[in-house]
Amino acid sequence: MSHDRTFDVLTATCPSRTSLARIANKWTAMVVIALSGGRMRFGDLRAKVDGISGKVLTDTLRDLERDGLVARYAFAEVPPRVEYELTELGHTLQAPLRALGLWAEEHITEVLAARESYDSRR
Amino acid sequence: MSHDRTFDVLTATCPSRTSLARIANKWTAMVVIALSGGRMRFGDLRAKVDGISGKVLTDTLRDLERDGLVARYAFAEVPPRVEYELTELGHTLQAPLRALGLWAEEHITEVLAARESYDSRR
DNA sequence: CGGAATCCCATATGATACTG
DNA sequence: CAGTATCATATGGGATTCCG
Repeated sequence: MSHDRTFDVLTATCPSRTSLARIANKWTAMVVIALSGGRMRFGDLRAKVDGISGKVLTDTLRDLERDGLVARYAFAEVPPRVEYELTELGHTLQAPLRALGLWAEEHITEVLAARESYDSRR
Repeated sequence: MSHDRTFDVLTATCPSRTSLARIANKWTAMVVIALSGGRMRFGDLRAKVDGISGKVLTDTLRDLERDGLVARYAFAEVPPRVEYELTELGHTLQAPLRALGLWAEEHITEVLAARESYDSRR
């Protein structure tokens, strides 16, 4: 078979759900999408993911690093330089998350229309 | 072109980001995955998405309904019966979100190993 | 520059009780 | 049954300050 049915995200105690909780997250999605362009410095990443705070970017990158999705390269320079890039595992997540971002961009018009309709209806 | 570049989720003020924030969410993902099986009653949905509280399921379904992703069918019966199903728009989201859930299930072993490695390293 | 450490507020989520 | 209302708490996230 193509997939180990031992794991099921719909089961509360399944460890895979802890991973889903990480990746099914707006900041995670945006950071991974931004990193799709290749290795990037912290500051550039922060600029690319418009509006993200330093704290949230740091936390998000730490979590992604812990899960093996992002690699961190720190250089002993002054001023310090730190770069991040997707690992091999992280690259396998790139397509699904980019698809999600693309979906948001491609269907936002319909979504906005639906919201307006829903809100005016009550 | 295949995609309207007017929208960009990496831009803070882009409306598409509000949509991404909705769909890049663990509960949203699980509910949509559960609804991939077809129209379902509230109670069955709650049982299928193991561990979700009634309040959170209600809130999630409302938001999905507002964004035009889920249709709600209420029957004037006693006891009441309410069914939910993905709309046409919701179906276009099914594949991306299922891919995300599948990713979590397929790579959880690697993720768990990465976490253990990361945690033991410090 | 890339954080780490704080403080603090907003929101998400959960438990419980109640109702059409 | 499928909510709604309320309350309590956890978590997310932003602003600021300090440091190597």
